[in-house]
Amino acid sequence: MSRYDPSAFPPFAVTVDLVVLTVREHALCALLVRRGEPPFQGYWALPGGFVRPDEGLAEAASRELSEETGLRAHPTPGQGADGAVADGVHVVGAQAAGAHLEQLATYGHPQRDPRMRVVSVAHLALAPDLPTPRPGGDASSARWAPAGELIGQNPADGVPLAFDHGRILADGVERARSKIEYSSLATAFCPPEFTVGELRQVYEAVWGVALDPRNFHRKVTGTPGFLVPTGGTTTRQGGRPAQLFKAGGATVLNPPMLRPEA
Amino acid sequence: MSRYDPSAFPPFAVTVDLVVLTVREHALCALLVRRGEPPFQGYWALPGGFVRPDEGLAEAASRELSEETGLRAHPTPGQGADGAVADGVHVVGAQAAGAHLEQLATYGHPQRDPRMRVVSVAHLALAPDLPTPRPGGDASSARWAPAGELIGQNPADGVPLAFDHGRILADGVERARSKIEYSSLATAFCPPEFTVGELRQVYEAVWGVALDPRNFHRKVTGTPGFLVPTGGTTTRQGGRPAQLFKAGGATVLNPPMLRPEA
DNA sequence: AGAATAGTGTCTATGAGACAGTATATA
DNA sequence: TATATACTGTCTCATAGACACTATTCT
Repeated sequence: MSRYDPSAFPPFAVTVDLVVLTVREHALCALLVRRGEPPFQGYWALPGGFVRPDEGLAEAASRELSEETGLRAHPTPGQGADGAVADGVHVVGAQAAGAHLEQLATYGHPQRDPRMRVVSVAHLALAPDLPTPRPGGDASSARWAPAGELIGQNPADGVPLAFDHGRILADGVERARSKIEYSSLATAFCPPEFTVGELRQVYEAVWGVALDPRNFHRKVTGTPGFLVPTGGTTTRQGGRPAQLFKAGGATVLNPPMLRPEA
Repeated sequence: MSRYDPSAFPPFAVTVDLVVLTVREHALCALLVRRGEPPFQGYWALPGGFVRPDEGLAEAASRELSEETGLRAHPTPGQGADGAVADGVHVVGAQAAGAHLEQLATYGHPQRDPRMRVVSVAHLALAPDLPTPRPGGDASSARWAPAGELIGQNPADGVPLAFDHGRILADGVERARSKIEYSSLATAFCPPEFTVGELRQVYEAVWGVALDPRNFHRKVTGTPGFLVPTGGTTTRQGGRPAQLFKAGGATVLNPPMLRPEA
């Protein structure tokens, strides 16, 4: 059988879906949009859309992220799976806050969309706390939803997400939880300058655990390349003034920040 | 803009490509097939093919693996991204040897195939040493190639692979190298029963390093759930008879097997 | 003063790695 | 006997986690 028979290949629609995560009020939250048309009309879904004929996958994800959150994207001219195994793309917004974008996984069950064969290349975006969703200016059609309520064990917590987006979201959250252990990605949830306490609150929100502030401080400042002091201090957390840091050059943490056992 | 407009979605071809890895003669090897037609005629490429209209992605990958290696696949009726974040599929062959199959990443650069827009969902398969490639019975059109020669730093090592398959292979090898650190996947390279020394040779081949046999033995037998003794012994390695083990139930290793530093 | 957060020091348990030494097979 | 591999014991160093203690702000 010929590997590519241009006259008879089965046609697919290809989309990108986005798991956009942020930390708001000590909770890990995901961006959801409300569907205005069938199927799953009125259900909450992940933002996403078609890949255009002349754009790459990461480019499409970056464009969708920009359309949904206002983050100006820094598109990648690279190959196909940008950030799938190597690291991801860095996205810059108006607030000069960094966001991280990487490919998550691809979902292609034949019946995942009731109308046609759709293969969705899901991407994971980690962003600092954004002002408020502004998807097309319609405030009621987008929201930040606490991730814990959406991927909880009991499905009685509320209406499930459209399509297989609940599964995609759960995969994205697990990827984020696991990846901040051995990479410096937790800083993608922080503003450009942040304190050790603020970074600790990110870890606590993403993992849903309480960490010892003193051991966390010693560990995070002792990992080479993770944090670089900016020289400034702040008292926005109350108490004694805290040093301000920015993300260092290291992408992989050595030693890693290990998640506490179950 | 409507999220799905059935009348006007850009059509894509969707394929699966396979990074099939095994350990042969103390080296990590990848399965390659020779292309018989343009483009890249005569070049070596990863095995793969179209996703059929009514099969899922993991199902297609499993079918291709079976067609190329003779491993009887155990298809997964699950969702889309089987094994992308959660763990992968187990494939059973005639030798009753286990193989592992998981989604790797998706490659969709607009010009990655010169003829049309093709999105390829790459999968990673880890298999024990197989008799010999039998792709369609044509022995000269398939081979096991040492991975080190294909992803070496100097591209003068030989002719590159077709399409972006060199990049896909490099991503797959790096995934395998990283994943055997914190999972029990290294046993997928072994026959059903194996010795600690054989498992150590797998780690050494995949990582390309030498490990201390004594520390390795203590560590691997001390990690709960990794290995289960079968009671038998063997002298096929020479020297004192070694205990035979099979893979235990654990999928995640605690503590992990850490790769030596650079 | 009291409370809150920042940051340091110290102790203990655990694991990684180096390596001596014993056990049991084959040539 | 020589040699190869299997396996155990022990030592040292690094890191994780518990927690006492000091520092500096605000109310």
